[in-house]
Amino acid sequence: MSISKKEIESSVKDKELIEIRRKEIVNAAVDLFVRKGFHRTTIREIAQKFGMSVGTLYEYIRTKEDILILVCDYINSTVRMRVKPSVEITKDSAQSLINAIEIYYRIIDELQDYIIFLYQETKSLSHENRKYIFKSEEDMTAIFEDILKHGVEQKSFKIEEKNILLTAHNIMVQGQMWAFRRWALQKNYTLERYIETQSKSILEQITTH
Amino acid sequence: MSISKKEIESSVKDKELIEIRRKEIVNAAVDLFVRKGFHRTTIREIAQKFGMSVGTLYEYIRTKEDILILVCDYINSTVRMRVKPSVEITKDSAQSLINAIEIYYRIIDELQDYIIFLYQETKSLSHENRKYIFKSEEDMTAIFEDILKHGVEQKSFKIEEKNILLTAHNIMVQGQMWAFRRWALQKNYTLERYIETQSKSILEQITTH
Amino acid sequence: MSISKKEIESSVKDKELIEIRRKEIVNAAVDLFVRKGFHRTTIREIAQKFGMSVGTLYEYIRTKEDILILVCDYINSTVRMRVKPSVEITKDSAQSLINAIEIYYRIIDELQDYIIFLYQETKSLSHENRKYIFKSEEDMTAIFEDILKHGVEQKSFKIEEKNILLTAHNIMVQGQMWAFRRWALQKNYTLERYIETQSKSILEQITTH
Amino acid sequence: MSISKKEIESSVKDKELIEIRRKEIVNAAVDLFVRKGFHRTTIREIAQKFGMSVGTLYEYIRTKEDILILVCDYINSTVRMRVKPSVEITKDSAQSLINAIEIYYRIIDELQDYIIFLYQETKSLSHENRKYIFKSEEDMTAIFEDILKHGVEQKSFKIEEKNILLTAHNIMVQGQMWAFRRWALQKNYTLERYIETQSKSILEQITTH
DNA sequence: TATGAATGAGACTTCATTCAT
DNA sequence: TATGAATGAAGTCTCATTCAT
Repeated sequence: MSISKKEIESSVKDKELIEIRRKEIVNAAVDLFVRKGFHRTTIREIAQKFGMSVGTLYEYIRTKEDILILVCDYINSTVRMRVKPSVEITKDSAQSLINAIEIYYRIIDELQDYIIFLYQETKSLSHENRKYIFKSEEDMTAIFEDILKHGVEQKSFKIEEKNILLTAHNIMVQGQMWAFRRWALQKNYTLERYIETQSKSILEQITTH
Repeated sequence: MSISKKEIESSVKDKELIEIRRKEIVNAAVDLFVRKGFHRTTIREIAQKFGMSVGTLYEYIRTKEDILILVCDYINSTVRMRVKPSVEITKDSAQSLINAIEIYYRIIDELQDYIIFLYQETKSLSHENRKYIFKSEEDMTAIFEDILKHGVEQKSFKIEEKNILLTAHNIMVQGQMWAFRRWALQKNYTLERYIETQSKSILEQITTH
Repeated sequence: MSISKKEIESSVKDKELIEIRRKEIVNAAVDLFVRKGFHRTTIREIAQKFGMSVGTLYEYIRTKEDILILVCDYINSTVRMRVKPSVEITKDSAQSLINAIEIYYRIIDELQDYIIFLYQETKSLSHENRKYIFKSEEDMTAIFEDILKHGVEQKSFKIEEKNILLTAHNIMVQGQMWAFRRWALQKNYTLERYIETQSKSILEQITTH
Repeated sequence: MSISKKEIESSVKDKELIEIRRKEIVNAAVDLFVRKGFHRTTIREIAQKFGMSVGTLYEYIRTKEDILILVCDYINSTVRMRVKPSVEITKDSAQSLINAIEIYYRIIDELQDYIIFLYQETKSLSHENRKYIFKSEEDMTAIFEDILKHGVEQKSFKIEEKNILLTAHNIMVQGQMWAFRRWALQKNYTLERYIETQSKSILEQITTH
């Protein structure tokens, strides 16, 4: 996985080294950011954590925000990279969807701190970089859109063309809320039950009766 | 509406004046916070905006976080105070729910910047204050729970007892996502269509066929 | 006892009221000053403690330093007022001195926090006011000088004229150190033993053999 | 002389540089503190005086109190380092003591502003750090205790075992009062006369007749 | 490339004093 | 005379970024 498609300037020439160092930076930063938030994490802490000097850190990024981009990008990629290969579009559209939902929701459960982080710190990005993150989220949404479209074509699902996108968003947000509403949900439901219930109700809406 | 049920210390004795000044503070802060975020907004800017000195500001709060509490509380109260009186539980449960959803979603649309702000800055609160905000969100959720419960009692809705809470959360989050996913949703749907579609699909799941 | 011979301006006309209020101020301030130090005590705390408004407080003083003067003066007066009436110059000079030492040292023990305060906060006074406090200390010293002089005249003591003053200072400082070196002395000696030992050694030096 | 045995954190790694910079800090601070007092001296002034930025200053200390510790420690060390090598315990105990007193009192005269400073600002230290300073003063006291003990062993002095400590404290305080009572003493005595008189009277008390 | 000391603007907060009521 | 809200200068400390080595 290439961590950053987004161009971030670096004064170092060796592209490979940049890649290596940036991975180290992200590894160090992601924990700190998730634990303490972006603003409360200092550059010094990040440098210390991955065992390099502040000066060196600044050879590979330009500003603190660059690290945030790297980290957001990393989280997004991680989610996408773990969902995508597991998702299959089979003939049994309902089953495909149920599987995809389960995979996605389980990953959210696993990475819930990261998901919450994304919800909260995206705003610290500049307008341009925020758009970049949204694009990434749209890519993720497209996975569900594809399954839905396929199901509609197959007449397994009955969704108005125009509403497919909305349904895909609903599916994703109902997954993400497992993380950002955990204070209410996780004390009332187990993950398994949550997945089952949400899956069922989503299918209910879109299945032809 | 009383802005703050939460006790925040003040060195001013006149309770009424505190109420007045805090409203001014909130008014000044909410815009700045929403526009620039909590961390990037300075105390001086807030004081300047509401036309008083920094010293005066600090007569009515103890720390910057107090202002954040005031603002979060204000947003929550505003939403709740505007939804609650309009919501009726009538015999026609389905219609009650549709009405409540419309009211809630329209307010979210109106206050979308504030909703997003809540999603993003709650984390800047201390643990204790965060819990307080969650409590407030649970109060809001209870409004939908009540409608659902009533519908279930009336046999209009068919929801397992255990799932009523989850359904209420789904309804709320599907409203809130109109704000925090506006980058995707608002360019593809009008508010009216959004409300209609979401209402319909929610009802679909819970209505006995 | 008139608390303050030093002129401190007041916007209040009623001299008697000034006297009363200033006593209240001193009462409130002395504890706070002694406990927290002059700088760390705020005007607000003082006003609160004696149950009046900051505004009223400022009717009776001009600056915070004025309160410090009042307090220093009060402590000095208290010590002097309690020593003076008990001190007698009798024919038995040695006994007179021993008595005076005991009285003085016992008061120091009783007011040790105040004595330490004087040592530490005198420096916060302006030059002029500091001189005023020194004057007060000289008055106190004079009490011992008188006893010594009398003893010399009576041939009970043998001290060079020029050294009488120095001896008086020694006596006083050896008393005060009971307070400001308490961290060392009070864990090794009882007050009684301290008084006895110091008295004896002082007498030893000045008694004709 | 190593300035600080007490551990004070620093974000700088180079131990030697820390030592150098802290000496600079102490040099800059000591004058300001002595002249204006601890509270009235600002961090900015100190930084300015030793020609560095506030930020740099804070690389070498954690709080303003740290500077006070450094300064108190420095003064104490300076006195001790200058007294100790000059003090000898010879067979002639009386002469040893007279010499030690002279050395100590002369240093007090030289560093009188510093001595007064110690008397006044120790209170601004936290409890723990205050204890550290007291310890330092006890070390100094021990020098005189040793001389006295030796003299007692040699039968030159006649002091009850229990009173040796007290005598040592008396000697020290009678030296220090040359500084903190200078407003009275230094206009009536020369340093030479002061030393001579005090020495003589101390010896008088402890010499066997 | 790597280091880490240096920078200094700027943040939050306090508090002696004033002044309108 | 009494009140207490208002003021704003000033204080300590932080931290992203730079730059000489």
